[in-house]
Amino acid sequence: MPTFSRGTNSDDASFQEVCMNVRVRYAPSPTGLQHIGSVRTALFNYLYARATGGTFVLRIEDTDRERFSPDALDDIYDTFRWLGVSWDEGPDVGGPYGPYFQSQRADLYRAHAESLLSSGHAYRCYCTAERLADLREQQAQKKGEQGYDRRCRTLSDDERTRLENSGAPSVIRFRVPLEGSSVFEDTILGAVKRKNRDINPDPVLLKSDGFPTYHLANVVDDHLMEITHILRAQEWVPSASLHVLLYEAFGWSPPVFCHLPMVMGKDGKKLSKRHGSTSVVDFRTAGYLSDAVVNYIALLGWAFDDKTEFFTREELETKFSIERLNKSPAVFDYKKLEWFNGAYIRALSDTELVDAMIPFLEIAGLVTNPPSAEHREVLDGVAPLVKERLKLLSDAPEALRFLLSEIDPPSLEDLVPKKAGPKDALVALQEAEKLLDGFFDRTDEQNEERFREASERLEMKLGHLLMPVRAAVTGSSVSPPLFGSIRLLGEAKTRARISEAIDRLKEATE
RNA sequence: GGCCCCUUCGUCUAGCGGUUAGGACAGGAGAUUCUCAUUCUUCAAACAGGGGUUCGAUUCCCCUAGGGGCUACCA
Repeated sequence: MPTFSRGTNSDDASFQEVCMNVRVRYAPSPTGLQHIGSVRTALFNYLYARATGGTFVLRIEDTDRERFSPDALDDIYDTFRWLGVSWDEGPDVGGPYGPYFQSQRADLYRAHAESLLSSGHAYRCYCTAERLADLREQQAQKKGEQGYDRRCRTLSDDERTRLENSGAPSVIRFRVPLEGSSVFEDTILGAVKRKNRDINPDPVLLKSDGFPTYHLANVVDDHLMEITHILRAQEWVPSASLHVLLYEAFGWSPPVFCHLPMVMGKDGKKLSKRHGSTSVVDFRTAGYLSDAVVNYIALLGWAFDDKTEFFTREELETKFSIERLNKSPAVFDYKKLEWFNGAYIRALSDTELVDAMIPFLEIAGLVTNPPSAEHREVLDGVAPLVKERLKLLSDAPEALRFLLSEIDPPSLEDLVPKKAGPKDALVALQEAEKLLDGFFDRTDEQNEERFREASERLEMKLGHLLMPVRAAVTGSSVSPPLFGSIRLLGEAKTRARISEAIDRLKEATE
């Protein structure tokens, strides 16, 4: 019979409240890519630890050996490195409560499960997967009682030894009390009460492969790791009652529960792939800044006051509090995230923006990484011009293509302004050719003045004079400011593109 | 089906008995502007319904409705 020492921390509630050192954890299971919803849970745990001067623990819940994936583990590290969220204890950094991989703690869970066996709080179950499947099927048709029928709960000693001797594989199930109810006080939800007979009937604690289920592992680890607050999504509320019973059975006092509102999709259902991107890498490759993502998801279920919406990571780390957490679910608004991202891009310095854009330009095949000196100069010059035009970093290739590679000839539609004819466009381009003389010796303001004068002289709107030039030079009717763009493109390319456009217009008008 | 949780503009939210119910995103209109953006101004938009408690309910309680979650040898 193992002894379960728990370090120095007393179980005295008042003692805990007065000088409790906050210890929180994020416990992902490496079975897939980090989901934006779970990451918000992680962030809240992290922020709570920082705000209280507590400790943030990363624990890998890899007890499902069938779904485990090493890629998913890498994704956990990558995701939080990108987000700038770090942990004080975890598999990679170590700590006094390790190991932090649950798969390396199997003996611990087994010992604890067995202690429950001998204290009568648990029992061995020999039901086969087939029987359980049949049972489920029958129950689905009758739509009455759900879950395990507790057959092995009342096995006689004879039957038990017979099954044991036959070598039949078994699991250990928790003996949920049939009577009474369990209550826990949730920081966000208040008192949550549940009759014991409504709790999942005798859930499996230890699987037949010797690994624990979530219920056992998380209770044992949270206790052994001296976790003081459990911040997790509200989908866990139903099983929290079970966990409370487990703590009782072990003779431990449970941590403070704090069930966070869920993150939903537009249709009000749990956020999933059909709503759009949900894994954090998706947001990263879609061109979001990690600061924007962190800022936005921090506001999903939490608000500091009635007006502040921009928070640096440092501000979040001091201002976050459980008291200001919301209880109702939040819909993930991609539009608002995009707005945040645009705002964060605008707040970048020119060189920061260039550095942020380079990977996206590289993927598009427009620059090397690092870029050539020539490209770097162009990028530095164009940064201030595109900064307020980008919502996503992935918009950069399209916006900058005309500066970094050859362009497809613009369509006649783009070349000829609305409410104008091809002849007008031709006139505009020919005029522009003339105005290009000395262009690079003048400032943008001076050039603009010259174009203005020309448009008056030609009795043409300035826009009608500039649009054909814009289309000819950038290949699009949408571009950064024209004069700055021409300056960055250089005289030779600008002239070549304009004269090419003139030729095409001439063909079209003949 | 059973159990649990939730309910302020379309969305994120402020509000913690007495407010013209505030802000932001999105949307509409306008101004600025070489396109697109940015920026600015402005408009529209909410307390789910019904009972209580109270001098007074968005706020406290109950019911109803609606929504969501859970109901695995997954977490």
